Parts: sequence; structure tokens; C-alpha cells
Amino acid sequence: MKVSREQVAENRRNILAAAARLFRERGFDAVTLDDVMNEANLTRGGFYGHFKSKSDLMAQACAFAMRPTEHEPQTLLDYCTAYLSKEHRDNRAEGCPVAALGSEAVRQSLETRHKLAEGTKRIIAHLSKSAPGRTASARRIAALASFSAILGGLVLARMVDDPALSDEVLAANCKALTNAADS
Amino acid sequence: MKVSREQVAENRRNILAAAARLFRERGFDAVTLDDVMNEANLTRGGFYGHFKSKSDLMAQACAFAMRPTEHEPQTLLDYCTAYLSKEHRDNRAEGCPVAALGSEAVRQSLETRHKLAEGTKRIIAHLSKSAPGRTASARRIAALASFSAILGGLVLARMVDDPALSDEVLAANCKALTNAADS
DNA sequence: TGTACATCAGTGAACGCGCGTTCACTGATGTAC
DNA sequence: TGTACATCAGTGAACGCGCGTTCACTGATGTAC
Repeated sequence: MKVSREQVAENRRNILAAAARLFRERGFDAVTLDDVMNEANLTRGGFYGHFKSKSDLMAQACAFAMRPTEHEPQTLLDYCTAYLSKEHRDNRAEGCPVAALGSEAVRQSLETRHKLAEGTKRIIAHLSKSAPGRTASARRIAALASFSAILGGLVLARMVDDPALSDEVLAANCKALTNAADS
Repeated sequence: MKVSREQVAENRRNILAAAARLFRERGFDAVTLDDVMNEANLTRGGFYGHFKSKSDLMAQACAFAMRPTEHEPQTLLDYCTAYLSKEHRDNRAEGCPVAALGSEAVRQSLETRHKLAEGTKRIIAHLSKSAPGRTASARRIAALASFSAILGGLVLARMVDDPALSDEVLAANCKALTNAADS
């Protein structure tokens, strides 16, 4: 049955939100369109009214997941501390898409990679403002290096099967950050 | 037809080597057993004589890919420089499995994660020897943080669709490393 | 050392399941008068 | 404002393909004598 224009827009948002959560939690390949549509309280057939293909959904969902949030930490140090928290490590579904999907995204469509890259550029530009350094160039380098460091730290902390090592990885990265800030 | 014991061992090694290459290049899900067996010059049916399942192969292939190589750089700085090179970025198939498969490995079997974690522990222990710091604990923290940093840098450099940004990410991480070494 | 035969690694066809995608149909929406 | 009807978002069954896994068979290996 036809639905109102508002309902159409809300359905589309629900599909995107469900896809953004599920992709981050289970990875692109392991999530089926059925999974996404069920989570959005719709049925399979309706999908193609909203998106061209699953690959199209991946790109759109990445853009959705990368959109700025209201409570985004303002300073580089706050951002890194929150990024390296156990809460973030244990909540892939709502965390950074680059950490959740980074090594898979490499093999996805250019659109998907582009959406993730755009979001990353925005974050880097934002973090550059509060990064240490006398010149803009030095601050940008610091922001790029810091983002790389916390990204790798989070990926590693999630990957290892040993909880003690996982905690140690987070702690070591936090320590290195504050050391760098002091010097 | 039956083959000699030596041939059996060589076939197994060939399957592992093919899988280790293909998984890193295309990801776990996108590689089929047909792909692997063809690359090893065997046919599909023979697979189950060597491995219990595809999931078993993933774990074994990760262990294979993580085994120490002959030309492994000795010092932390050499290791990081090689890790952040464009050659490494552009050669996923023979590069670090953690960078190639890190965010996917999170969702794979405990065996797979364990093999990757074991290899990572070995590398961390190795890098700790040449890491800066007066105490063993400080050196270990430095090694963990450095490995996280180059891992994240490589994942990011591979992910972004903009070649200039990709190069910039590698360069920024190299710069940050040498800065840290100087201080 | 030579021969007979049991073993078993590898073959390739077949199976069954799941997933992306398509499509005829339904019925509420929203427009034209 | 009220009514008739064309539109079209969503439904759910169906399709087809690909993949992991199984299995009866083959023929070279390697052991027993």
C-alpha cells in the first residue's frame, strides 16, 4: 500500500540507520538486505524503491554513520580519550565506521570509500584546530598522526582475543597521547 | 589418485599460501574455496582432506601469514618505516595481516582472532627490545603505541579514495615517529 | 629385490541453502475536478 | 469541501546464481610378503 511522503522519508531514514548499525556490527558481507529491512520494520521487496542496490546502500549508510553527532568531543585530547574508551571498543554498532569497517572498505566501491574518506577529512580538519603545533601544517600532521594512532589502537584492541592485552592496548595508546601532549 | 607424502605436505603449504594471499587481498568472505584451490593448482573436492572447514582455513592461513619472515626489520624505527611505505600500502596480499584483515577478524572465529593475536604479541615483544624508554614497561608501552599508530596509518592510507591524502597520511605518521624518537 | 594389493589423496559432479534482485499485485495517498 | 480515480510505496512469492560441503570414484603410493 502507498504511504505518505513523510512516511517514505522516515522509512528511508530507518533503513539507513539500521544498515549503519548492522554493517558496523557484523560487516558488509554478513548483513543481508532481509536483516536491514526487518530491523527497519519493512519487507525485502520495498528496498529497491529506496536504493539502487546493496552496494549503493553501503555507501549511503557509511555517509549516514559518518555524519557529525551533537556530542562530538571538541578538543583532540577529548576526542582521543573517548575514542580509546572501553565503551567505544565494546560498542561497534554505534562507534567510528572507519574502525569498524576500515579494512573491509578498501575492497568496496569507490562511492563507499569516498563517503568514509569525506567523513574522515571532516574529522581531521576539526581535530587540527586543537592539535598541538605552532604552524597549521604541524597541527594537521599531529591530527593525522593522532587519528591514525587511535584508529589502530581501537582496531587492535577489538581484534585480540585476550581481554588483558586488549585493555593494555587502550591504556598504552592513552599513555602515549598524554606523553606527547606534555612534551 | 593418491600422491606421495611429500606432495601432500607441499599441497597443504600451497593451499595455505594461496589462502593467505587471497584473504589479505580480497577479504575472508569474498574469497571462495574454489579460488583458493585453483590458485594452489588443485580442485575443490580435495580441500576437506586438508582442512576441517573454511573457517578452519582462515585461522590456519592467518597463522601462516603471521609467521616471522627472514627479512623482518630489526629495530622499531626500521619496522615502522617499512610498514608505512607505499610498497606495503600497495601490496596488501603480502603485507601485514592485521592491517589487511583487522576489522574483519573481529567477527571471525576465536581461533582466527587468536592466531592473529599471537602473531601480534610476538611482534610487540620483538619491537619492545628496540623501543625508546628507560624501563621495560615504558618500552612495551612505546612498542604498543607505535604498532597501533602504524596500523591505523596503513589502514587509513589504504581506505581513502584520494591518493594525495593517502600519501599525506603515510608521511604524517612517519614524521610523528621521527619527532617522537627525537624527543 | 620384486610383486600383489590395501590405502587414501585428489577428482568432479551433485546437493542444498541463502542471498540479491525482480515482479505482479495491493490498497492507501493525494490530486483533479 | 467532497468525490473519483490515478499513482505508487510496500508486499511477499519467485528466480537464479554462487558457494560451502558431501560423496562415489579413480589410480598412484607404499606396505606386506
